[in-house]
Amino acid sequence: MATRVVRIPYQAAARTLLRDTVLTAVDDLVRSRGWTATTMSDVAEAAGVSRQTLYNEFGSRSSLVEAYIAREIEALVAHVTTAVRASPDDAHRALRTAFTLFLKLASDEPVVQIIVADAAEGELHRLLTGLGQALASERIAHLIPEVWPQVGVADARLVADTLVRLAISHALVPSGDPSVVARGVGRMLAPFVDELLGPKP
Amino acid sequence: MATRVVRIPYQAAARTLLRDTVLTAVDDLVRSRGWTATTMSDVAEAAGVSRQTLYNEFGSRSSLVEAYIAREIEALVAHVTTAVRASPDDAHRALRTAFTLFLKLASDEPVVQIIVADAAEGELHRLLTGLGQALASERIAHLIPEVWPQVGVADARLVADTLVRLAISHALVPSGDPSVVARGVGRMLAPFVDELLGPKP
DNA sequence: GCTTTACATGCGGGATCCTTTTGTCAACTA
DNA sequence: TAGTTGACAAAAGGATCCCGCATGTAAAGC
Repeated sequence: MATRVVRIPYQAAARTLLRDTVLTAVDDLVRSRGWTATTMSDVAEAAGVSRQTLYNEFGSRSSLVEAYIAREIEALVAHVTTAVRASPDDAHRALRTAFTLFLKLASDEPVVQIIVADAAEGELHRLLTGLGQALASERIAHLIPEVWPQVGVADARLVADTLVRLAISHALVPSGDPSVVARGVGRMLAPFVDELLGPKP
Repeated sequence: MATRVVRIPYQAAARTLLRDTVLTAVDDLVRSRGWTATTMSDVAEAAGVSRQTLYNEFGSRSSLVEAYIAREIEALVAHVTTAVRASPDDAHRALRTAFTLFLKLASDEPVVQIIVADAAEGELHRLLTGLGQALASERIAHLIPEVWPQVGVADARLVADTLVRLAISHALVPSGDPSVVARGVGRMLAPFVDELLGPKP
């Protein structure tokens, strides 16, 4: 058979498929009943796999939720990334739309919603302001010099960290319309962004 | 006697003294054993008043802790205020030192420390990111146009809100040396601040 | 105006018990 | 080999009860 050549990529694909199916199942369950009320058996059944497979793949319940949050953040940042790449010529616009999108998506995220609604879910809270913040910040810090190469790594880190902190802050403690907030943040950072982009033309 | 003239200001002064003594006692107790482990009897004893006086003055336990947090925030903002007023000519410096001071004081605040150490104190957490944030933001929004009258109210609100959100974010989830963080925030906002202050001279 | 005493109410901490869930292992199967 | 099944010890999570202490209020006293 041709198993020899196909084997390795197939395995990788199967593994990705498995993880994806499971994490989607987790998403469904978390959105409907929250994380604390979701058991490993629930996830296994919803994903159509055995409970043992979950443990083989993710190791533990807490590792599973970490993987879930990581995927959600990645997806969220992916949306932002495309929005930013869409207008590399207009940095102000990119900043504004990206931040708006971030706030909008974040407010729709079950992770955020659950934390806001039931502040008692301390575990998720820690993970969001810890793992989530670190992840998102790192991704955006990589994105910025990619779209605008003239921006230094340190400056990119600074901006990314600040944007993510502000986004999470507004997600947890809203203050009016997201687009208004984004416009404000955009206005504040616009002059600095200009300085970074245009090295005195 | 001269009681007629003195009476009213004395009463006000006595009331202020009472509140101040009690809130200082609360501070001691919160620093040593945390809020949940502090009873009204403890506060009364530490302040040298009767338990009933506490209820006459503050109404309830939760109102007492709100008053405490309000006073702490006020004190913190007062320090920042003097720092800002000290250098109205150099806005960049004012911004940097004020933010540094804010972070430093915040990290020393028992309120913040307790929340960071024991994330389970959900009540204080809500109060800090709710009442505390609103209070501090409002004070700073008033301070800015006072020192730099050319800054509009809306812009002052925007900057104040953002600074407070960043400060609380860094207090809860630190990222290295406060002075470095302040320098970064200062650099980011510097161009915007310049635009606000100097209407194209 | 503050203190003291007294008191009803209620919240929170322990102890106990039982249920469920977690995490692991070995045997089974396509 | 990768996944399923069934079984299992250990641990986590409620539910319940009890008790004590803290809260909040009201009276009387200085």
